[in-house]
Amino acid sequence: MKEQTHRMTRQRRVILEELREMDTHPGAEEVFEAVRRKLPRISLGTVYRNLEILSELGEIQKLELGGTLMRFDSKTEKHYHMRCINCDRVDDAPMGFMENMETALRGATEFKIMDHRLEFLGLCPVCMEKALDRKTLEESSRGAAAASAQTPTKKASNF
Amino acid sequence: MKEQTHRMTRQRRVILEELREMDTHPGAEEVFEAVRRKLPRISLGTVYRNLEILSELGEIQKLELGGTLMRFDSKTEKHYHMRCINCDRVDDAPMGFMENMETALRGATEFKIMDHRLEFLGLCPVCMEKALDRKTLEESSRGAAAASAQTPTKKASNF
DNA sequence: CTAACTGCAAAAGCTTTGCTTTTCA
DNA sequence: TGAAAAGCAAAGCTTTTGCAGTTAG
Repeated sequence: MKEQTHRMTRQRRVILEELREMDTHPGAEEVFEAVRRKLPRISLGTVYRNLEILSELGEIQKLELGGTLMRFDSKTEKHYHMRCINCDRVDDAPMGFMENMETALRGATEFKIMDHRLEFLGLCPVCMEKALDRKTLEESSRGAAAASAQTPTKKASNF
Repeated sequence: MKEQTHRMTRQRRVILEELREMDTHPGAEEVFEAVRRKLPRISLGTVYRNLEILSELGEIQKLELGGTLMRFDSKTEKHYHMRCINCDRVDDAPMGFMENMETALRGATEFKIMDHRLEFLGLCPVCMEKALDRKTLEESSRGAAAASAQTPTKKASNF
């Protein structure tokens, strides 16, 4: 097992710099777009490779949140996130990391628990605003009716 | 907004039945393989469409865990999971759902929080066993050395 | 100098979709 | 009988990979 050595290429440096200016928890494509403004010839593959290496080095964090995308965070401390179910915006959750969360499982499972992830889901302020507008509109034009929906509860099914 | 009506086709019924017999939190492909034994002519697209519909109906749950795969669960109550970082096995976490988790954010964010997901990461019993065997072997043949690794902490970097 | 890295393009893995035919109610 | 669903195959989206040329140290 040989010690892996890494070089600080222009690409790697700019990727790190750009990511540190973003607080949006961007996916690779979004990082690519940002970096491309500085290094027009960079390729998406390079961005992926570097994000991977930087996260192995602990310089950034790879976030496995819900949704279809891998996201990246220049903030390296463990913390939780809130994701908008409508627009996919991700913010940090204003809540401390719970170091003792895993102790609840100690003795209750044969798994060796080493980490945990907590993600809150809901509507961001912008989407909530829109939702309210729509609802108000519906209610004033027509009686209640379709105002509910969206409950994650079991719908009436015909079988 | 017209009320959506669904039919109970042979395919949909067998998908639901098979999923109810699995406790492995399978992905679509795995459900497909199981159902195929009963209905050899079913297509993967049909499995995807039905898993989607069944989860909209609340008959099953779609699980957005880490990893690259969408997983499905016939258990419809909210609960948490533990995932093996080595083999990707997923078990239910032996721990009750914390209804009050979201209250910690009340007043602290402008998001309207509606749900949350908690996932534990670690080694399943099988992979832990293997890891121990390997470690023992290494330590007896060669001195410590590469025994550590794996810490999610920042590695020494050369820049 | 040379191992690490880049750009490019092709491929891979999972999921969705368009279209024609079949089937449930 | 007609709306919903199936089968099949193509496309879509994100991520990974092979390779030939480039570069940091």
